[in-house]
Amino acid sequence: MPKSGKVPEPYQKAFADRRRDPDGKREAILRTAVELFHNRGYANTSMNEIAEKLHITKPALYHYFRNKEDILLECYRWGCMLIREFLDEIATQGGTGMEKVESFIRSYIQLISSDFGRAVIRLDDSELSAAGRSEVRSYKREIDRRLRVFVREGIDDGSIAECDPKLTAFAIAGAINWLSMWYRPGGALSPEEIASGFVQTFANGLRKTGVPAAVQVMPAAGRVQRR
Amino acid sequence: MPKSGKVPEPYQKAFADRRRDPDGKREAILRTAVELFHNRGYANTSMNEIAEKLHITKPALYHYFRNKEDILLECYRWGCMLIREFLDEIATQGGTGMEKVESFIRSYIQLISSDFGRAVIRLDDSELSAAGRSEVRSYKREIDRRLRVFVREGIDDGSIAECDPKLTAFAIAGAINWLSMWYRPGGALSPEEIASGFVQTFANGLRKTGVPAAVQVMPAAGRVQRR
DNA sequence: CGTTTTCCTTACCGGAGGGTAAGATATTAG
DNA sequence: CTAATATCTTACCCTCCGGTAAGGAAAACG
Repeated sequence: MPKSGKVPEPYQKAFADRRRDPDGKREAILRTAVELFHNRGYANTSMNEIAEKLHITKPALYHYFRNKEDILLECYRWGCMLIREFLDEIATQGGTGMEKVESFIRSYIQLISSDFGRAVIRLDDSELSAAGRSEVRSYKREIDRRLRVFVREGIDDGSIAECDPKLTAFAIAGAINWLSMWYRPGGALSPEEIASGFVQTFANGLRKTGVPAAVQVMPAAGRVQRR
Repeated sequence: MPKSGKVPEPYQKAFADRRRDPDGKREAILRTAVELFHNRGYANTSMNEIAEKLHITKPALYHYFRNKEDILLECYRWGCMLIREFLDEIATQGGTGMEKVESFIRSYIQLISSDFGRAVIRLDDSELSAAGRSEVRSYKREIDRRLRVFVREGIDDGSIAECDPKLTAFAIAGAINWLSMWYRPGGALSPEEIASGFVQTFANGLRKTGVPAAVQVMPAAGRVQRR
């Protein structure tokens, strides 16, 4: 379980001691930066602000990162690692496509609790250089591609109704991505509550079953879903 | 430099003639600004860029708007007007809650084709002053509130399955809001195609019907839902 | 035709931001 | 203990940005 409640953020004190700990200090910079990027936006966050929050001066930051974009990209890469981890897990866990999509929704929403996860989602590549942008886009494409694969698997194994995997993946990922815009840890809804609601919505749909739909979009009555 | 204009962007030429047309010129500024805000972000768009694209100089902009934030807020208000219009229309059209939600999805996605509509959605209030922020937030709350009302109506009239209207509205609005991040007019998918796909997904859900789910999705750690 | 009003330009200001140079101080290796 | 190295600071540069001052020229008004 990640940190919850009023934990004093220890990384703010990483520079209290001058003893050498490059990795710990790098991480402290990243955690501070990603938090500021969330609150004020990347463009509106200055290197000075990041430094002040760590009680150091701006040039010290350049001891650990080449420039501002480098900091942002490292936040991004960290978050991508988290995503790749749970994607691999889901892919190897077995089960139907529907079950994998459900796992995806839960894990992806869980990711929202992580600052670095949110950073990946919120990162607007228009802020980046050409090189950074192409890197970011390739990772985002990869995530999207893997979600589509889960949907396609579900269609093939009969657990998911016929649909356009591209659009379906957009709808699912979009709904969760947008969470990152307003979700803040410690809010009224826990990630688990949100996840359960979203799974319910996406799995079963809004329409009340038993009431015949005015226009049936589905081709034919399907076969049994595997379990 | 005169761009080889195949696409007629008439508002780029609004300042070619010095004859007085304050409204037309104001609109030209807004259309230019909102396009730049989309492509580069608000913070990364300078007043100079806006002016240059209109072949005028920066101070001329201050003849029509008080400051940069004023431009952004006017874009926002314009888009809000569009939203309120279709919300009113849906509210008075009658029909079940499910039908209203479906209309909302279609209209809201249609809005994405409008630059001003996208501006409303993408506007990050952290870029604004306290006054602007509170205005923006109040409008956004209003939109969210009205969507929830449609959902609740559907639950009450039996067209929508039991659910948490708050979470359901978040899922629907989120999926569409996220469209504004990647949708560009003239892309592979038309707004109508996207809308149909989303309606299908949200109305019927992913799960293949014909056989009831073995275990009805229960909120794992969820709170008891109202009603 | 002359006056007033609107519109837009050139020139400029104060400030902040990303980033660098050069040096001071502490830590560590030898 | 000494020298080397890592770490961090003070001082600074250049650019760009939002915004303003002041005035010139075109349009509208009478």
